[in-house]
Amino acid sequence: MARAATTADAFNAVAEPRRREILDLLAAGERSVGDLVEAMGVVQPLVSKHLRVLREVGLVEVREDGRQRFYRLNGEPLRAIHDWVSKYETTWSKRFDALDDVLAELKEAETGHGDGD
Amino acid sequence: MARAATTADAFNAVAEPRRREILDLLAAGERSVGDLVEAMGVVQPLVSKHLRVLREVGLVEVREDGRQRFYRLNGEPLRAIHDWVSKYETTWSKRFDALDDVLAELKEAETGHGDGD
DNA sequence: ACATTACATACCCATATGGGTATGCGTCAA
DNA sequence: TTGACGCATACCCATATGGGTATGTAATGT
Repeated sequence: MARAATTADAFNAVAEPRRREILDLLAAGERSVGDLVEAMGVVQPLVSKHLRVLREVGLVEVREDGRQRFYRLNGEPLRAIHDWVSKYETTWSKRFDALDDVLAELKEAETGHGDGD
Repeated sequence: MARAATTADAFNAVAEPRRREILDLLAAGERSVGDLVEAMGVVQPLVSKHLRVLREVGLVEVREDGRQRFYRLNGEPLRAIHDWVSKYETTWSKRFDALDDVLAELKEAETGHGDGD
């Protein structure tokens, strides 16, 4: 074992800048591979490979039309990321100081460091 | 070139399940490395390495106390992920059908496919 | 000073990638 | 049918890991 197949979930799919770029491009609507290639300025096989990863995690869907393939976004898999990250929203938003305090207390209780004053 | 240094941003740091696990554990409050090792059931060097990655992207901070090091969460870097993913919230939430429609129109305009009915 | 504890690093390995080139395959045009 | 086009795959490479073991280092204990 080495990397435990990173190309298995949305977290990994999105970890790649190029892949995020593709999703950003598809956000405006479906595009053909060639269109993406042109927009991204990289060789076609590269785009195809990234698209494959995105396809495997369900982030994009294909529509065949003649010899072209139009990819379109399906953000659903991003939901898991959103949900996970949202849990931490409190840590960067000062508005949640109160909650942060609660978490701190939970930690005290768990580690048993509670120096009951 | 091969992978363009994945360990450079929060997206990649969080792509690793173990690293997410660590952050989840730290969510309740700071913990020593040994504590994390025990909680995760993996060898210490592994945890240290993951902690290093998290440190390099600023997701955790250290506090030294004697020969122990207490790591604590700093979710701020997750904000970038949250912001990026949030853009796609419309794609999995039916509540935003209207906005979705707007995006579709924008795409029409951009690709020039607008077949005026 | 010596042993032990708590971590971080140095290495070693196997493997998963990202990037690129060559190639295969299906589709549309002559 | 032959040829160009559009895209996916097969390969080849270099490298970045994740996992594990051995080892170095600082701090506490005896």
